[in-house]
Amino acid sequence: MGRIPCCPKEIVKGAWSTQEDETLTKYVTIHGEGKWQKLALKAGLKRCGKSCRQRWLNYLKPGNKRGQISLDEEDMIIRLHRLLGNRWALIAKRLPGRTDNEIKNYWNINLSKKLEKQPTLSSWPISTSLQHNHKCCEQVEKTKQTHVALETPLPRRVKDVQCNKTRENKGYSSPSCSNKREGSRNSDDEATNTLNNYLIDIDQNKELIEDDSSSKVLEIEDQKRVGLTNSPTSTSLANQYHLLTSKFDPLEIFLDVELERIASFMGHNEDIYCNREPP
DNA sequence: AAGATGACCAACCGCGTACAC
DNA sequence: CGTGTACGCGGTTGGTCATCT
Repeated sequence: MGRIPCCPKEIVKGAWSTQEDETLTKYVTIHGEGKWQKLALKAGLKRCGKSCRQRWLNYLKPGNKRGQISLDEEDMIIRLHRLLGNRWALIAKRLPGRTDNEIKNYWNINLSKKLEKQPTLSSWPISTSLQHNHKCCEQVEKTKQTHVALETPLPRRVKDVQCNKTRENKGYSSPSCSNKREGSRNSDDEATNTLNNYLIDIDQNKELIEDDSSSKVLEIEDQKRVGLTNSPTSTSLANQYHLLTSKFDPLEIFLDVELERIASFMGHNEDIYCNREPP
């Protein structure tokens, strides 16, 4: 049994006409986002559902900024890219009104070249706490001298993790996390999973742990274990537990930690959470 | 003036994951 | 639990416009 083609037979490709834009906008405004394939059919658009979704998200959706990326935004992109690598969607979440596609294009066209010419353009300390780890010191030093691409993590995807309602545990709530696909993790025993278990889950794809540049989540865990409660990172760690909702990307957690640290470093609390709820 | 080249950006494509049945 | 479908993401392509030769 073959897969049902995702697109209508007479599919239109290429640039969208204003007529199509209007049709899509009207339809989404009335019926909402989602069910893109049905949407394309019902709206009478001879477009692939994917194409409709992309057009809406990248171009038509109200709130999209478009236009020149400001210096602040550029700086934010550089910092976030150093933290996350090519996780464009994640980066875009931190820049309200900007889409992953826009940021990706901007990076590929402008920033990658810019940074190639000026390796030290962004001298922001990626993770000062990393320097506690002597292994990482060399890496950090190298970082200051080399192209950013050399030290950014490889593009990676981390499975969404199911996190049950946090449960009280010695003063802070420890998330009981489980991969959604693994139903066995719903047992009571599993409910006592700590961040450690959760990290192991993450590492199922050999991610984060093997890569020094992505080891900040482990670092969080280490600090938690040794009780370094004074550092911004570890204090914010407790806060992170409260951030945990039913579904999240683990990288988002450590990103929140990093952003909080950055704010702390700057000595003020800018709108680093953008359109997100602060921890 | 015309072709070549480069920059920019929107859109396409394939893959991995979530989810419904 | 297995399978098929929908969705989201990131890499890549291709069209358009500007600049260069």
